[in-house]
Amino acid sequence: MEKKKRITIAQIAELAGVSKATASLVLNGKSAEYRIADDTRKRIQAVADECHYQPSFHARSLRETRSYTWGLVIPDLTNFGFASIARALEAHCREAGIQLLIACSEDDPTLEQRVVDNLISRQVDGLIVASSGHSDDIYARIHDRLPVVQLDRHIGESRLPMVISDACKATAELVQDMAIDCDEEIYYFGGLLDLSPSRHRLAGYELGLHRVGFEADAARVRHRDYQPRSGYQLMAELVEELGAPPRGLFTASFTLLEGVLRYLNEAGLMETGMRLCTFDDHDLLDCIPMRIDSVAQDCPALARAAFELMQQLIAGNPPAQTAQVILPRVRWRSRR
Amino acid sequence: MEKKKRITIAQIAELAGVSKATASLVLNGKSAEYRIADDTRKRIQAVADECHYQPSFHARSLRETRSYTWGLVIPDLTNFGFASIARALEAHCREAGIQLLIACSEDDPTLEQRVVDNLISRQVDGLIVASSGHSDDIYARIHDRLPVVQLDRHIGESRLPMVISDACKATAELVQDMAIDCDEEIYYFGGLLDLSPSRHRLAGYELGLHRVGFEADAARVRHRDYQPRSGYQLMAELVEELGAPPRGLFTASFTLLEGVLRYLNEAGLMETGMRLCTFDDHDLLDCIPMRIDSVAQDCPALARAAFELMQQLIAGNPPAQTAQVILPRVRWRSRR
DNA sequence: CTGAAAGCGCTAACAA
DNA sequence: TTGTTAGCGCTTTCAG
Repeated sequence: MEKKKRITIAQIAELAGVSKATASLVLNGKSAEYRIADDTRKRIQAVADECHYQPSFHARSLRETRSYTWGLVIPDLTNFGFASIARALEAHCREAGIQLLIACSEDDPTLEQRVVDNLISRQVDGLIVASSGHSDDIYARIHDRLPVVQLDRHIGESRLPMVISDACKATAELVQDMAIDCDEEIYYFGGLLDLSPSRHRLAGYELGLHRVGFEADAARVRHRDYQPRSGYQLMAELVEELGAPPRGLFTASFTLLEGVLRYLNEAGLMETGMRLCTFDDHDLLDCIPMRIDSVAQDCPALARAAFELMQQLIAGNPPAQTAQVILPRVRWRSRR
Repeated sequence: MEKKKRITIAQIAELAGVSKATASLVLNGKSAEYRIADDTRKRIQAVADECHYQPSFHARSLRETRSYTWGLVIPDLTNFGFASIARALEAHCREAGIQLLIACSEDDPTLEQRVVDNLISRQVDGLIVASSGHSDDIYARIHDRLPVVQLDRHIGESRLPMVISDACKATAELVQDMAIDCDEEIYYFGGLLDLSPSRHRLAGYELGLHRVGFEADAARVRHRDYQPRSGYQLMAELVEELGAPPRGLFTASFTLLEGVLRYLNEAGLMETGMRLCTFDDHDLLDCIPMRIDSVAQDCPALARAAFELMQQLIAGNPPAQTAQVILPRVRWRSRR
């Protein structure tokens, strides 16, 4: 299989009868600035078009300090929320002539470290990360080499710039509403408490109960991980324990909800009048008989905020505030 | 914001007291081949680790002809199937030290052209494409510069290498089974017939009916696009027309099914005993009371096949067969 | 076994 | 107004 070779700026220059430098200036739109003669400019342009000249990004990136490439690290592309964010971010980057490198960490800090190293050796201009790690050491260290934006999740007391959803507020609103039907019998299934969103969601649950005069009962709050399997098991155990589904249940993620639904479906318990609410939204919730209210993160807004924040950082402007908080929206289905 | 500079191989060499060449050899695992002294090797390795040395891909790519970067063009990252494929492909690439550039075409041929151009100017070593275009002109032209693999969808009579699902066979199997309950009253909702998967799925529908002695009735076959909205509309129109849901319906994509379900749900028609089957699978189908059989594409296998095919092509080996066909699996839920 | 040197394609001083 | 030149960081002959 014979592959054609790439056309270089030297060839263009040769064909146009000028030097590489002149060709470079013209092809980078600096002809005005350097007062290149009009017909030289046109000649070079014509030759370049003719040959379908495409500059080598690698050569350019090597020479300049920028690579016009950003890295995005997310746990999982098949997670609808992260996929939505990735899609929106990719579109912004495309518009701006930036290439987004999407890498998955599979929620594994070791793998995350590896993909981050890889992205750095690819000389990304910036890194947007939804981290699964417990420490921001690596990012703090990286941050003085290149800008890092924490997305959706942030680590501990990290002072790195971040874009997150205000999970607490919307969750509280929803839980507060649940209490009307369920009194204080509202269970909470959560994922790894190490992750910041988990803490905010739980805080929202507690706040919601508090607002209507109840206190969260530790026996009703159950954490495992965010796998659907965990939702299934938690629900199975709970039903076993109570002899029936509880009056109310809030799941802290869509994946957990998925497991809960699978259990209810298999056990024939879909119609017991339990009030089921969840963090994270999916259009499919409109397609099932159970009326599940959800907290819908504003993925396009998260993506846009992260994009703009990163642009600022790369331009060398310190961010106005280190944390940017995006408001999610409650999607009411129980009231329709 | 002060950014530290990158560590180069020259600095490593200097610190280890050797030349760049020796350092390069060692760091690329060629110390055995070039019989580098054992303690020199260790010394270099130690220094490199100490400094967290990371080679510059741009420099390397410029020097070699390869960039260790592949492009993947898909219509939409939030489509579960494509996301699954992208995830699996990304994992393979990561293992192999290859960076995958994921770009979305949003099912728009013009945009597709643009993202492809972009990927080429990034000097990808190969291009894996689920094209929305009607013509393979651009890819045929590209293919003599770099390998192109068509994924999931192929264009017309294109002779480019491809990896696709055998949609026809599994669809026929499912439709054949539907006929037991529904006789010939099986409707078909499809998307754009321009796309090759649409044709194969329709062919499967026809084949399935044919096998049990029925012929497809054009009045029962309805095409629009793959948006959920279209599924909703088609279903609304059909129910209007028949005064009730049909005995059987096959939707050619998950998105169409989504629209159908939304309609049924809103209209309170989820429990009419209609037999509903679909192409494409989603775990959520296990979580709803309706028992929907589905054709599940084998995304990991598609990804693996595309990966291996591309590796072959890049290595310069012509593929054994231009088309690789992956068998999907029927997931029976009606029989549980 | 190791070092010196060339050059991948490009940009940006500095000369002319 | 344009050309010359010096690298960016790396790999890879080719000499020693």
